[in-house]
Amino acid sequence: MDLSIGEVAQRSGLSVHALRFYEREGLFANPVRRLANGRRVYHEEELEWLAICTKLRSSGMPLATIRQYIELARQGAGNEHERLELLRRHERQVEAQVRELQEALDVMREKVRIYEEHLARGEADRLWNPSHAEADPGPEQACR
Amino acid sequence: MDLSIGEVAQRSGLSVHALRFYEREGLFANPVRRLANGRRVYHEEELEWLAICTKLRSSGMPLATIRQYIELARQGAGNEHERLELLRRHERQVEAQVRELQEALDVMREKVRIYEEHLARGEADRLWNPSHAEADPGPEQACR
DNA sequence: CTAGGTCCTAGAGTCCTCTCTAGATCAACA
DNA sequence: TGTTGATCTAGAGAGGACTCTAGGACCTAG
Repeated sequence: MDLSIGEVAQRSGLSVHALRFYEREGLFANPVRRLANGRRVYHEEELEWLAICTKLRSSGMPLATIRQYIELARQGAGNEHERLELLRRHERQVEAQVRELQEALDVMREKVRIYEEHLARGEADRLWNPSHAEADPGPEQACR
Repeated sequence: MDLSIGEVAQRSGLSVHALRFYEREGLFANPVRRLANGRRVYHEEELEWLAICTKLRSSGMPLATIRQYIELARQGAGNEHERLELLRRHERQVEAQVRELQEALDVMREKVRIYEEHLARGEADRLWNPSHAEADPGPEQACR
């Protein structure tokens, strides 16, 4: 069953603008089919691919890399190792990003912990304050 | 001991351009001090704050939010609950982002698994291929 | 004295990913 | 028939975070 660009927008979560933009950017395996009047027609196939695209995007894969990937697929059999390598590379990047986020979380949790502790003790005024940092850094100087 | 903008750039990993940019954007608690000839002078204090900034940035906190945070700190005691709330909010966002990345990883790992399996069996040519997708989708149609 | 290196300001340019506008076409409905 | 409402194209605009340029000052070494 045929889908209009509006329906695809609704079901994919992308805007119609984004869909046309993705097409211009060569992110579809095949040229999007058109009706006699020039309107785009999509099918489940495209919807599934868009779902994958948004997953890749949400993990930070740039459109350029998605394009590379779909270009390989478009070329047909013979470059599966390349596609695999591309996926693996991104996988490693995402893993690194997760580690980075965890580290940032550690830092934030530590700060939250210190704030909570001080607030609980009613000693908030002893927290680091830029305007007296030098006058009296106090025991919690690192707490910004 | 005093640090020039170049030294701070080296030690913080930010470019001198970025440091001046951050300053314009109001990301420092205090106006950066200057020598008589107009050159910036930094100290450990700023370096520590920049380390925190880059952690926050690497976890996706926008500069505008960092500015909000430092503005609260600049106002001094009394708004600790707000600072805490700001941190907690970002913490939740980062946690959500980690979950999103994990989901994307699951999708990618599944694709990698399928590719590897097919390559191992020498059946790569049966993988999905945009140009014959309709002619012969095969048993692995979902594998792009 | 001059060449090189670091610094200054103000502002323009870049990259990425959309998002929006303008102006036109077309189908369905009251 | 007239008015929505969805679609089309081409291209401009936006937002975020830098990055770079131009033009000038200053310091140090050779």
